[in-house]
Amino acid sequence: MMVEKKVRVRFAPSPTGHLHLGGARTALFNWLFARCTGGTFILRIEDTDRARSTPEAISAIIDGLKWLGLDWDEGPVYQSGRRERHAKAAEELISMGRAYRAEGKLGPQQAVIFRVPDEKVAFDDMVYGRIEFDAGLLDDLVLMKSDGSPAYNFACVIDDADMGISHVIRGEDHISNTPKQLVLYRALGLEPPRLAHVPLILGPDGSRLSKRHGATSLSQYRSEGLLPDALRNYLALLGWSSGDDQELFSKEELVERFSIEGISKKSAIFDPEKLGWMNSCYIRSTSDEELLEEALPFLERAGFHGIASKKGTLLAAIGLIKERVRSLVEVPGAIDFFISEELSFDGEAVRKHLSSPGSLDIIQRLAGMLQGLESWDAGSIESSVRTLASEMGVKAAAVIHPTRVAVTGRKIGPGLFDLMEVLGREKTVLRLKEATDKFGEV
RNA sequence: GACCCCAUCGUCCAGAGGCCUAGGACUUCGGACUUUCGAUCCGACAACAGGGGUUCGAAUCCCCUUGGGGUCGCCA
Repeated sequence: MMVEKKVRVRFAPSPTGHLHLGGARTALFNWLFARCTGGTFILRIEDTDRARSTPEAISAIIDGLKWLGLDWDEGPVYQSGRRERHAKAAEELISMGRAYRAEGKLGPQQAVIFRVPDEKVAFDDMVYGRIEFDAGLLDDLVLMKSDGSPAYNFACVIDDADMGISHVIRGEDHISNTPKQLVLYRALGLEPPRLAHVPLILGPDGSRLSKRHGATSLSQYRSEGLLPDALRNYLALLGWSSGDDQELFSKEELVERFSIEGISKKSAIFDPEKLGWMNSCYIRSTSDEELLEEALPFLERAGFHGIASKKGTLLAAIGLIKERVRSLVEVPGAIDFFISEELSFDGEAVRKHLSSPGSLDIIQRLAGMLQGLESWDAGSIESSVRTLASEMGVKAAAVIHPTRVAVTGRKIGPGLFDLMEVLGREKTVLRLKEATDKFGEV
């Protein structure tokens, strides 16, 4: 094998908005490539457009990367801090006769424009293969704008070269920028990095993913209750494949299995449905402790405060509901009856299971039995229920359904006996009695 | 319009000339299990854009057509 240059890659977003899915995936691929080659991953903030760059956007990028678990080894490097370097490089090109000054359109200064040579440029893209362009078709290129800031293609070339970037992994929308950058590398006598363009992420209608397709920012997915592991996994699979049928990859497995050869050339349509499924897989396989940790902000947002003292109940409750929620936002609604004092009843559930004198009689009797139960565990509770059913000559379901509604307020939820065990004898019996009173006299 | 890229089930991927009567996953629809929901397990529906080549043989290679996407900013 050839001795390759040490891998140095970078993620270079412009802080002009939120960190969107496409950017996150580009970051992920760069990070994976660095990690699987023992290379260096650098974060560079392309904030040359001072008017549109915001501190909020910068922290959104940083928070987003951290949340996804993508740590960087160098940076953040702020492009705005390298202005002198850019200006100097532009001067050099002028003195070489490769660039000229022109009347400014933005500010009082003169812009520096690169005289694009009439030549052919070609490169071997690691994803798309050989791509050729006729640079003669290109217009002259702005290097320095008349407000004194460097133009994107120029700053990008100078910075990548200065930072010793070995591989540029970026979105396919940059393919058409590549010839512009290549002629600059050539004019500066620099060797360009290896290039790998990754296919775009499209919305359901096949056009580039954008706001009108709904949630596109990382922070939105975070607040919608996605686990970072799930989103990372899903994003990795959008445009990359390990080659076999495996779909669930831990971060470590991803690093182990990742390769640029596995990146597809075809742009991929983002499917929230599958993301949701994947999230449910991760929720199920996360430990109760960790899941509670992740769900805490959602519980607080839903109005559950001061619940730290109920940790034991919460953990047990989480364990019971985690296989029936797809996202963290569903957690509060799924466990509220465990922790709130006041039960809210689903009208239809009551109508269906608690409106007959028979069912009220049943739960009243059950309350009595449960009160005297020697051991409070799911198994004992179940035998009580089944015993009561056979004594009364009814099906177990005739006891179970009214009981569930009396105890939880609704007709769906975790297994009744488990749920009652977690809820505790006191609350369970109380709720059975309360329901008898509440719905008994109408 | 010019330039560039892409093209397998509705969607994400597998398939790198014979293993393909095209495989997996999501979704949908059946069924099983079950106290409900869910989970799980079984099963079903569903694709090589079209046309020419090359070859004994093509989803895989080449060309054309069609379709889709991207870029054409002193935005990045």
